Amino acid sequence: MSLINGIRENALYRLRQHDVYEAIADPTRRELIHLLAEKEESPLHLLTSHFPTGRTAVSKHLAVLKEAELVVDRKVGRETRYRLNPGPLKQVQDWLSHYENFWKQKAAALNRLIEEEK
Amino acid sequence: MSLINGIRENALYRLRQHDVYEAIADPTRRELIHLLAEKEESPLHLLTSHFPTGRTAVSKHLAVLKEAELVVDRKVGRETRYRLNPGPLKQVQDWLSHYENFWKQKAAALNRLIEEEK
DNA sequence: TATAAGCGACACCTATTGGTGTCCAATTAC
DNA sequence: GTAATTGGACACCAATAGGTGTCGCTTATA
Repeated sequence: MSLINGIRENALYRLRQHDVYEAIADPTRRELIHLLAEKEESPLHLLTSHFPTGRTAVSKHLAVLKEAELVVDRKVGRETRYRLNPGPLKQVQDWLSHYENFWKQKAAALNRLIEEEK
Repeated sequence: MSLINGIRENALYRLRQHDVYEAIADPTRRELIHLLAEKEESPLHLLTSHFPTGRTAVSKHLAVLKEAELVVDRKVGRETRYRLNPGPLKQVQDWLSHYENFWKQKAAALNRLIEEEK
């Protein structure tokens, strides 16, 4: 194991390849998406203030979102500002559309039952 | 700690409260949803045959799906048959619809740029 | 009536997750 | 020029996730 690898064995360097599905699995990350949808652009410390957890935790969540390309960041002075990039969410919507008909059929069947009940 | 608690400290009894978002975060579980959408009803051993992992692992994934009410099971003879209940997926679709406009706007803006380019 | 199939209920293991606190560098404010 | 703000990069921790193998019960089958 090289020195570089030794140093880089821990923490954020070792971020797994996160996909969109895992990114939106966490409620904190969904809330971050919600916040960024309203604010257009927001620095880390401001985002952190909306959660009970510390800065490091929020920063990690944003790293996961960034890895899923749901978020873009840029440095402005000492701040790191985050912006929402909702594009990848389309992938989830497309996947869901395969099953949309299923629950619509179920709802329709239920309505028929209610009609017959009268 | 009571005896009952002692016995029930491990494994499946201690399943966390999973929501729909966490249920669809795992690729194996999404594949299970896909399989059940086609097959209408399928016993555990048949579902297991589609994955490289063992029965216990697939059973656990199905337990997570069941906890999220995405799946319903019934015992038939010695088999446990699973059926898809796609209803809860609507929750995800509703959540996504809030951000649909965002990426449509982005796409529209991109199209305008391409038009101007000509 | 043995024997095999199907599965639940564990115990157990390793890697990942989601959180913390600390240190330090850079930028901004007083 | 000194102090405060912002945040990256760790090290560290407990709990959870996703997998295994084994035991034993029930149901089907030769």
